[in-house]
Amino acid sequence: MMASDVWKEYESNEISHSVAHHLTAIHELMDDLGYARVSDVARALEITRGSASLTLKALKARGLVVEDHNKFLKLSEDGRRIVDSILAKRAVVRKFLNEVLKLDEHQAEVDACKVEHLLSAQTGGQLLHFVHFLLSDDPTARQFLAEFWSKLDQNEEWQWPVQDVDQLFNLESR
Amino acid sequence: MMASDVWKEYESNEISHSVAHHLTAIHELMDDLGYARVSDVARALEITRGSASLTLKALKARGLVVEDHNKFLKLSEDGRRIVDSILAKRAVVRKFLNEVLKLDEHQAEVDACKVEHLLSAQTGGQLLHFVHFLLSDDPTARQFLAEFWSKLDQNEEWQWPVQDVDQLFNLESR
DNA sequence: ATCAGTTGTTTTATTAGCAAAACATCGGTT
DNA sequence: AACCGATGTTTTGCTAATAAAACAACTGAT
Repeated sequence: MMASDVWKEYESNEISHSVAHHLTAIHELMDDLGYARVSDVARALEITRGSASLTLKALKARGLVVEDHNKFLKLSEDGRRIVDSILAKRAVVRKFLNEVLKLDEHQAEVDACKVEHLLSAQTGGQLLHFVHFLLSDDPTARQFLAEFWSKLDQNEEWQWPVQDVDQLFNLESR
Repeated sequence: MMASDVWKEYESNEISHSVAHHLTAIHELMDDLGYARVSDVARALEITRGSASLTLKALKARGLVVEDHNKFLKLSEDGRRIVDSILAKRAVVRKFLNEVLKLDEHQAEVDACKVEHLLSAQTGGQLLHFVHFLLSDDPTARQFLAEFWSKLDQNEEWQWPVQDVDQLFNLESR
């Protein structure tokens, strides 16, 4: 069975990686500086002003960014909601990778950044439930994590990529 | 603190989504048909032969795909290793989303497909450890999952995106 | 008032990834 | 031999996202 019908949904993502970071840059600049202009976004993303100008023009046209009477940028209601969902997913994924899977902070940050805009709202929500419970005070969760981490220390023998994950899981097919 | 230094690593990914699926298509075609030509890849991915031809030419140049004396394609040793790591990550993510987070199979498939080529080997490995233990016979894992799922049923009240994930987790900063 | 620096935009070019169309080749039928 | 269908490649064009460079406009200092 070919995954032909699935793999193209990647591009159909309305929020690209680039757009996600233009929007979150505006959000963070508003927090840090109190304002966000084209140049500030360009500096934050380390791209040229010209590139930022073009992308932000498109975002204004899409109604995700609004422009002040004096060229000051702001997120629209829609833009704000998108940024919220992206930052929420990023935070959850980062926390899971770093605090549960014990990946170093940089790795967690990088992988969370790559993935944040791709996860569906459902996936983000379920992952939030999961991580929240997993890191809660619940004794079962505590015990589970403790056991997992102790196993992690012993399990340095696995190599990656594993030759046959399906067999490891007793998966029936792919 | 801007994530300026991190977000650009996205493009620096040596394996793009498109390349990942060209390679895995060859792998699956070899399994299913016993061979893989340009047209077969194009059909599997539902793109034109011309597009597949160009992409595969680049992959031959990169040494990930080799061509038979009669235009039959095969994965090189490098290509094979890349496909293995991608399929392993896809399988683990899909299993986690579907069997742990209880997302429906289609959603799990789509999200796994979007993410598979972006996860680092470290992340993939740790996630494999985690899911393997989580779905094992270990009584602590069993009990943890049972409790999580029972909470899931009660917890239909959460809305997504959550307004303030950081507060939910008592995160200190971002 | 001029000059320098910052800002925003536009134009030109590049790359990845696709489609569409033209073209060439090969294999089997008739 | 002529034709047809499948195959592979190339060319042209498109979109998104970038850089680079030219340009215009505003700001502040002298």
